[in-house]
Amino acid sequence: MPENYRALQGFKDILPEEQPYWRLIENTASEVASLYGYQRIETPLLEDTTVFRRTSGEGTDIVEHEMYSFDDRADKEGRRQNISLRPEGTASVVRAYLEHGMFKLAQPVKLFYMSMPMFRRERPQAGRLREHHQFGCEALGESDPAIDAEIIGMLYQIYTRLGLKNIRVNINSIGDSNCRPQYIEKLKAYYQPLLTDCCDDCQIRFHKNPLRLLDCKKPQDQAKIAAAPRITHNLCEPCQEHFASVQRYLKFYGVPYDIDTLIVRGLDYYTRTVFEFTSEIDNVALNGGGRYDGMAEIFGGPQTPGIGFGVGIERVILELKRQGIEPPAEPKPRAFVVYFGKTQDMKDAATQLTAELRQAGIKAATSYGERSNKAQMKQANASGAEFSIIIGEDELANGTLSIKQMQVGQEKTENKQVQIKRDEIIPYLTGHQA
RNA sequence: GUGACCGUAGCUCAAUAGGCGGAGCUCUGGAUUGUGGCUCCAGUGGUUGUGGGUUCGAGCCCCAUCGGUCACCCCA
Repeated sequence: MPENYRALQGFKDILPEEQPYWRLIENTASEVASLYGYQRIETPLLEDTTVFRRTSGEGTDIVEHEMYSFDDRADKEGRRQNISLRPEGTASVVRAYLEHGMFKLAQPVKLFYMSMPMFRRERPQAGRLREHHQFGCEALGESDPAIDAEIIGMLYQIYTRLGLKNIRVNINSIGDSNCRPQYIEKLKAYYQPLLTDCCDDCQIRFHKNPLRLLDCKKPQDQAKIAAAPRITHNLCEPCQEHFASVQRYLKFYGVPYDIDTLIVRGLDYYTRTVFEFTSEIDNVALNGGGRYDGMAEIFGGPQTPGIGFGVGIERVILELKRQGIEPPAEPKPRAFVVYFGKTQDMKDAATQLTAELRQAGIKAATSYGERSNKAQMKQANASGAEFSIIIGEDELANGTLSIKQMQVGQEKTENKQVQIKRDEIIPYLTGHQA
């Protein structure tokens, strides 16, 4: 294969053998989302770059060097719009909410999106691709902490239904525009005298994104982090109450959670509640989410609280595989039609029968071309079909079909083969259905 | 963006010390011209990622490049 005709680095084909995992996740998540009253929405892959830049934040890695952005072709006046492949889903959904005036509907408006591709130009590694897919939910127009708990509870229920064990739920509150700036000042004041002793990255973080100081994994900085002032101890009164209420409501959903005051999310738009679900095996986040009460105003819309999350589907699949969870397989055909003869009549009879079965809603397969009888039986076997239906000279002559049961051990052929009238085939097959 | 390891058939992998590129699986055909699975036989399938270099001779050594995997960073 010439190397220029390969999928791009970090982009993956999703092959048939992977599809059962996707189906399982898509079905499970959609059902649970519907259970909680979320309605599906789909937004375009491309947006004006500012949709993402303004919301995620200028200083974040995602907008700074991970977005696929480019100038569109010039319009009549010669202007070029800079557009981007979406790196995350929330901003687009909020944009759609405002664009379609959904703030005039009964609030909250609960939306979910399924398997929407996301693009970030990072170096690929385990569980990280340049194109990945997310399932996500957004609840807009409601600031009640009960909905924070609801959304976390829903997520937990999805993982439970998928059969995943040992999922760790970490929550935190990062305050709002009222109390967070004060906390950041406090954090900087704490770090100022320690700075010379910090790792190189932390030196940069101190100026660029002080909250990230808490995220450092270098051993030399762990003691500093442990003694650093905590955001949860520096929340303003309303934020404190909100966080306490989230925790109270969370109990009703039976979610075993931990408060992790070190959670700092990678997007600037979060306020108050933030959360991450991770597997216990390693530290990879399966999803991330939180509240974003200021986003609608960034777009020039009415003040609209919101909360949501995005689940990395590829990461959940990795976790399903690690935990040995097998998704339901694609159903096998009920019948495989073979023709023991090379005449056109024979081929016609086989084709007609196959078409009839399918139109009757019976999953049927058949052979193509000129294959030996044995080869066709081999195909029938490999297809996993429950029955093979044999059309040969005799059957054609006396209007019958030979039906052979395939998946019944190594008995002799005579014991598992019967001949029936041609027009009894559909009742025969449906009668055998479980 | 930084670093480490790895590229041989569709897949999983061999190939002594640098000396004629192989096996298993898959696929196709056959072992009684109307019957699968188990077994046996045969066949298809390769520019050894690509381009240079060293050598009488390179899958193997050297350089470059592309790709993959993993880690860091960051994130889902």
